[in-house]
Amino acid sequence: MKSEPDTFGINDLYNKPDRTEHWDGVRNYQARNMMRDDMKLGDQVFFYHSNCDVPGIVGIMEVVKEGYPDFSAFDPDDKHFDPKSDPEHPRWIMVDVKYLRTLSRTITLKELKDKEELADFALVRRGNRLSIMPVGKDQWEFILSLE
DNA sequence: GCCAACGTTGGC
DNA sequence: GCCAACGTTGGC
Repeated sequence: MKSEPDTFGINDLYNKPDRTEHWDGVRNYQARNMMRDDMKLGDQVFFYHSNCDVPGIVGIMEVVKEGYPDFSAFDPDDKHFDPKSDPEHPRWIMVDVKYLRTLSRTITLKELKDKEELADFALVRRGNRLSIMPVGKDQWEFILSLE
């Protein structure tokens, strides 16, 4: 899962009560579908810092609540308000994630791009702007072996 | 249903 | 700040 550290970085998650936060504001159907269908309780997730000096994977979190309506879409004052979504027919979904740990160093996008083993990893494929993307088991283990 | 215009993302 | 790569919107 990507987030801009200027907006919400891994330290912000760490400082939340219970080190837990709902991942609201995702307004992309592919990403929504992953939160709705694929992300299960206990699944581990990489925290990726985007749009910053050193983009890369900085930590690990865990899904502690499976997909449920993103209520930020219901609030006209919210930046992510969507008039087409309402509590009866919620259009957008979020999950809750909990901080597990910060990596001993940032595994940078640059080095991820250089690895033959990650040629199929969605993050390093050209033009991919999805804010949430799947990580295969082998990819997960390989990435962690770089730490 | 097509497609041009426009907005957003995010690396650089 | 630039710009490539998309996703969305809306006219037709």
